[in-house]
Amino acid sequence: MQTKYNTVKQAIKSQILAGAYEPNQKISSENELMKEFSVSRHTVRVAIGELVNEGWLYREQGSGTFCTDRSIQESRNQQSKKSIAIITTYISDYIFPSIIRGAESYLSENGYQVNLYSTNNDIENEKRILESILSQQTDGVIIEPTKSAFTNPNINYYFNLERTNIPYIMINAFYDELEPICLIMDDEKGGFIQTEHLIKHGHKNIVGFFKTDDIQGIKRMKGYIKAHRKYQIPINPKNIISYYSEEKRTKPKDELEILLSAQTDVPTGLVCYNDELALLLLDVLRDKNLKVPNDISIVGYDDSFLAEASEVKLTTVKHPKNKMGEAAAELIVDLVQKNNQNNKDNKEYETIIYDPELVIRKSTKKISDDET
Amino acid sequence: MQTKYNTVKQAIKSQILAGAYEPNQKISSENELMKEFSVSRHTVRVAIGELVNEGWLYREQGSGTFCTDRSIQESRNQQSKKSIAIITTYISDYIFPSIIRGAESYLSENGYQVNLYSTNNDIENEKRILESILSQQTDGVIIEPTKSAFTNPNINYYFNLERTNIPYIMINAFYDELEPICLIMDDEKGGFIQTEHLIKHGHKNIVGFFKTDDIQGIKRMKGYIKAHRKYQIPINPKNIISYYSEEKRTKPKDELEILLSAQTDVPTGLVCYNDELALLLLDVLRDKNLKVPNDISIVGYDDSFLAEASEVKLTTVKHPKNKMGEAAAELIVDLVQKNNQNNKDNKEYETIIYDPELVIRKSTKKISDDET
DNA sequence: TCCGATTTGTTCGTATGTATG
DNA sequence: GCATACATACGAACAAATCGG
Repeated sequence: MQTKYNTVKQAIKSQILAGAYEPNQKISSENELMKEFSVSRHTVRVAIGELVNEGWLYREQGSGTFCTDRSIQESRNQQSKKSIAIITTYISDYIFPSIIRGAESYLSENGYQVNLYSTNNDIENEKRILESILSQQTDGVIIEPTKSAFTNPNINYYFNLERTNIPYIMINAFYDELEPICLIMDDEKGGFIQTEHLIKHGHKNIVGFFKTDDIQGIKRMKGYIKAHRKYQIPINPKNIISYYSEEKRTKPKDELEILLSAQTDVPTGLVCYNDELALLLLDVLRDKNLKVPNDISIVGYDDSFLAEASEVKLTTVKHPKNKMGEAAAELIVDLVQKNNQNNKDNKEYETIIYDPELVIRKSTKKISDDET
Repeated sequence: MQTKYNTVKQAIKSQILAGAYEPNQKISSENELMKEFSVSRHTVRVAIGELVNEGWLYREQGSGTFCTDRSIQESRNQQSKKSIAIITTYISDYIFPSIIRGAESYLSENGYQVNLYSTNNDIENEKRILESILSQQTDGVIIEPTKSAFTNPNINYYFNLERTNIPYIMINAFYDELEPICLIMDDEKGGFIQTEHLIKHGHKNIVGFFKTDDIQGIKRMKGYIKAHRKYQIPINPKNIISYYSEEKRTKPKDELEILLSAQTDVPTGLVCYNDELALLLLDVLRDKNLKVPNDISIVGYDDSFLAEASEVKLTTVKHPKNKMGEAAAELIVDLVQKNNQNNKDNKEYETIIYDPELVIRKSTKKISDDET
């Protein structure tokens, strides 16, 4: 695979998939490519030759080499079954299965096949997967964006999906630059009601834990702040703890321990990015011999089955999960069909925003007045 | 048209069309063709290259160039990406994600695509899925059998997979009639060590909960019985509770409550089909105000993250999960490649049986002697 | 219409690497 | 180990088509 011509070939293919060329645009001449890659003309020709054979390029003697226009894919939808790609950030034990379950059942009932990919929270993998989707016949894509809080270097691939007429929708989060159709929660409101619930129960010293490489975490943090503002409770900066995916097993726990060890200003309430984190923090509280909810209240997020796995059933925010998976499947099927029928009806497909709801269980309690 | 390489190309093609070569017969070497047509080797290579591209010939390094057997009009494996189907019984929040995670990462690294299907524990769905796989181009199948304890009416489809040369392997369980290659745990031993652990801690009144529509449950039950036999502890038939998937949320809990309400012979140890069930039963114990492990010991199965989610960390049996997923992926890729190369080497692919190991945590304890 | 620069197409020679039998 | 066959790579030359001036 590490032959020179293959290197050149992959590099050119990558550029095409990244949308570096318009359809029918001329690519660099053989001479330029020779210099660019420091290889002989022969090598360049072999590389281009294969790409021509695979239908990515075409050559015109005396004129140049050009990018094929893949939007006029006549031969695409033949007898082969339709397939939808689902790209997730991580195949977690957590809310992911619920979403997939909803999507899979709808899609398979409607004669679609599910292709599953995981980026493992790595932008490079996302790129690889998008390349693979673009170079195959995929009819639609449901994607959970990787590191959605940051600028995404793969945006070109998304534009290329649009150009190639492959519809895609985003779930849970979205890249700001794209303004795609997406299915999300109102995460800001979610963070707000988590915090408001505690405030209304008399808590004033509330620690918030937020994963800030995803846009969800940032929005929930915003909600946390807004709730404090609304009820005119000052925020102690030490009470906002942000962490990245890689740190999720250590940083929040460590930071909580530090806060609990303080002599003054010991927190009475915890707002967690999700239930998974809440359970981790419960371990810390147990070690410190703090009783939930008597000594300290804790609010989770997602209403996953974890919320009911522990001894103290968690107060948490409801995540649509199944419903979201199914709605995503429905939406993408609609888009694919519209696409095929060339229906230019102006039926507008719009982003669905789910309203968060608090599920009150046993992990939160009105604060007793004799608290500091 | 009268380029030299075209002349050579047409000449060779004519010979093929005239039936000068048997299928898979070797044609003249490049060197011979050079002399025959008085052209350079490069020219010969260009001519042959086009014929290979058009599917008339295929080359084998070190061996020669051969005539394609066009009778086996396999339109299957063209440039299209290879795909592996993973069929699961249910997209659960439980150990399934770990298995998929292992499999997906290996497969995608090796350029395979994952098609995900779920039978939802329904034989009819399994049939539908197998039909879909057979009618498409799928290169291999990893399947977790549905209702493996019962006779499967879809066996013909599995035989058909074999006939169509689509390799498949089974994980977690298998249909007895098929004797397929599979990746399983030694579930009988698993049930044995669960029970033995309790027996060695002095427990004599041990309740076993087993899901008996899967072969795993039946084997674990067998292990439970064997352990009793070995240590010559009589089994109270009331202490074996079997249930089906549909009943998992109610029957075991109800039965446990009945057993705990009894005046005599109150159980001191619980052997659970899996961690998920163990957590459900913990709720019952909590309601009854029984402390784990002081009043009662409980053993889970699978060593899932649930084992560490609760307040009492579960003693449980280790399930390979990730490793199993990855091994399954490796195995199926091997089989697919063997298949493609028509390698009839007698490298035997064999069933892998994982040895269960007990992970001892806090949910089990030596029984105090003053127990009835 | 022709010229010349550019670009792809065809052909040859040569060398080295790697797999097969 | 050896000869044979295909695979990759470089260099050079000329042909044929295109395009702007």
